[in-house]
Amino acid sequence: MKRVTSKDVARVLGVSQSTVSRAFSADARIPEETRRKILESARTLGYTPNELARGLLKRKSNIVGVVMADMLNPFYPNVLDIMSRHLHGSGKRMLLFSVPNDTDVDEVLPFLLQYKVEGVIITSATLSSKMADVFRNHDTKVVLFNRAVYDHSVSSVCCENVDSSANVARLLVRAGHKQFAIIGGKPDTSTHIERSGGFQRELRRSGLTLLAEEFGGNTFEGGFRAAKALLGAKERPDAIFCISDVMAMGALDAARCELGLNVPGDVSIVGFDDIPSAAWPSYDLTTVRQPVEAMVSQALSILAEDVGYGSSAPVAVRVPGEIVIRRSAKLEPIRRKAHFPA
Amino acid sequence: MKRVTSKDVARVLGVSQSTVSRAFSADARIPEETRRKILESARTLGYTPNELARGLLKRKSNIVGVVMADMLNPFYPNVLDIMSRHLHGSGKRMLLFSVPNDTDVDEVLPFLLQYKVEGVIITSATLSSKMADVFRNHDTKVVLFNRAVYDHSVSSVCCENVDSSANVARLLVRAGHKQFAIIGGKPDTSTHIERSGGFQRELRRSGLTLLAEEFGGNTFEGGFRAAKALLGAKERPDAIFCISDVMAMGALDAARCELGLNVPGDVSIVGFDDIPSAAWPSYDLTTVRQPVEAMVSQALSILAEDVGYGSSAPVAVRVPGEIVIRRSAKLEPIRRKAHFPA
DNA sequence: CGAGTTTGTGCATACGTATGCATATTCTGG
DNA sequence: CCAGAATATGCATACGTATGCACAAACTCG
Repeated sequence: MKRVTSKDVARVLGVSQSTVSRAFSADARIPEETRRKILESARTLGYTPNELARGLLKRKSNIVGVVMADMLNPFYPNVLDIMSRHLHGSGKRMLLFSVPNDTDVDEVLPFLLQYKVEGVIITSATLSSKMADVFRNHDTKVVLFNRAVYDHSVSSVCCENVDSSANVARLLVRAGHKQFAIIGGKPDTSTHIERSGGFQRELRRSGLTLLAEEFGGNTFEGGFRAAKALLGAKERPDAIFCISDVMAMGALDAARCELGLNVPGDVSIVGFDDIPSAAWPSYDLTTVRQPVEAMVSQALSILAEDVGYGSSAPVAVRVPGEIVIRRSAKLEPIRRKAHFPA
Repeated sequence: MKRVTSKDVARVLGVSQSTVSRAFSADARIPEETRRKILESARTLGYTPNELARGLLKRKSNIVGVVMADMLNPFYPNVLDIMSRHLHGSGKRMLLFSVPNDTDVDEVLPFLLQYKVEGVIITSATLSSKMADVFRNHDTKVVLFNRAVYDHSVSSVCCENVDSSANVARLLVRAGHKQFAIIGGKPDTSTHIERSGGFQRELRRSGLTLLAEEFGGNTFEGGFRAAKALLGAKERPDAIFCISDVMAMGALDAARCELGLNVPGDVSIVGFDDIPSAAWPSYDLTTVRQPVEAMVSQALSILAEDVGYGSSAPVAVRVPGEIVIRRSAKLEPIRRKAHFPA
């Protein structure tokens, strides 16, 4: 079958191609009546504007590139879903790249430039400053999601990691815990540094100190192993703060199923993210909820240049997190109960 | 900054734009030496071919559209990840749409045509036969993933739902279960019909019959509620087959945490999918593993026209599933407890 | 009723690339 | 050394759309 173009529609109605084109652009001066006829005729002919041609001419596809470096972390499906909806709602499409956790994101970024994307969102990863320059030269905005860099080379949207984590520590301390451990993700990531740092800062304020820190790479198995190591040691922590929920759930299972401990009786476990399974009765995980909707909105605003007032200077947005108290941690003073189903 | 095009590269090297273009196409007759120089110069200038222009000319972007109707089901992140890798491996890009579970997929499909996608993969949803025609007219292939239609209007790739489910039933029957229940997804979906049907077929073969069927919409909460209803009834099932793992996990938590039952002591629970969390110690779910890698390969083969031998007739591919035995179901013949001699 | 304004439409061109055709160059073998 | 083949490259054009410009028609108002 032959494809149908704006010229075909034009010929059928005896108008020019320009007129057809204008009927599809909202802000063109064209009488409603004509537009109606054109749109109707277009529909019966099965015509839809070719986005490739449009993009070529305007030098912008209305595509936003999304690079996910940790799709298997249960935190991200929700993020992706919300991003997809938001984008679609504002007439944009999403070009998605899922890359292995330890890949160099730089390698896939050039592909995005080839499609003249309007912007790029990178989750759980960073890009080299060289690549940041490349994007700046193509004036294509980049936003890091749930990750930050401190040299102001790119924008980022994150949860208030430091304060949220400090709050977790405060609650744990107040409840009388004495021996604190952290299960981190990956050592050199902003997420880890901030959450671990915030937690420890608060410990120091209370004159306490960290017993041990393990790394679980943000996987269930990693959290499981880390907890097993921590809880099997001579000096056992009575509170473990996990930098992400998947690890917290692994830790919980290690404590209960592997070591026969009682949670939170023997050890309190707190996570970060509030992924859906954190609310499942078997886990009932106390955690810090990341405000995904708000974070996505912010990220898209940055791309849309609503933020920063035209200055293309990178911004670092922080959205406050919220502690969700369930039953994986002993938190005496505010023994509020939010269990499943609500 | 001004964008750099093939003409710019051409000018720098004193060759024509055509030559530059040919350097980027693998099958063009051009001496290696020239190509090398051009590619090098392109790299220093920061030139990459504009895919929009290329697509416009060839009438094909090398983009594959993916529509996910149930992203929040933990089965899909893995699918998406694997798809993304496979596509990227064969030089294709992915345009992703995540739509609400009950949306009409038809509405987003036209957007894909606008980008002249090479093909479309739809997961957990169907398209109207009218829309199937539209795609056929644009000769753009569509493949349903984990869903099928029976009128041969579109290709599909699924697990061997019927046989796998029958096998589950056989194992449960052999182990001595008597009272069977099913927690289904959504009534009119192929996935539900086939899995529920296969299970019941095997029951009938053994002269048994289904006690009850509930629907959980493939969510944890749905499975939770369904199991609560089933297990709270006068006649309680001793085996529940859940059409998907998320629901099985909900059912498990309902049985244990809500009703205080022992799994598999009081009731055996079997799922379908083998999502990552099925292996978590707290659940340890016996389930049917869907061979995602193989399914994705098949789907992409269909799009690439490797399957079907040039005939563009839709094909229905079925990939065998594999039962993964864990501990949420009693699958050894039940040793009846010997009564004390009278 | 006419000068000026508004409104509607067409013409022509540009976006950046791929490719058929023509031409120039090198190579082959007799 | 030459005819013909093979190789390398340039020219010109097409892909489908958006838009500046020009122009025609309709309208405004004094």
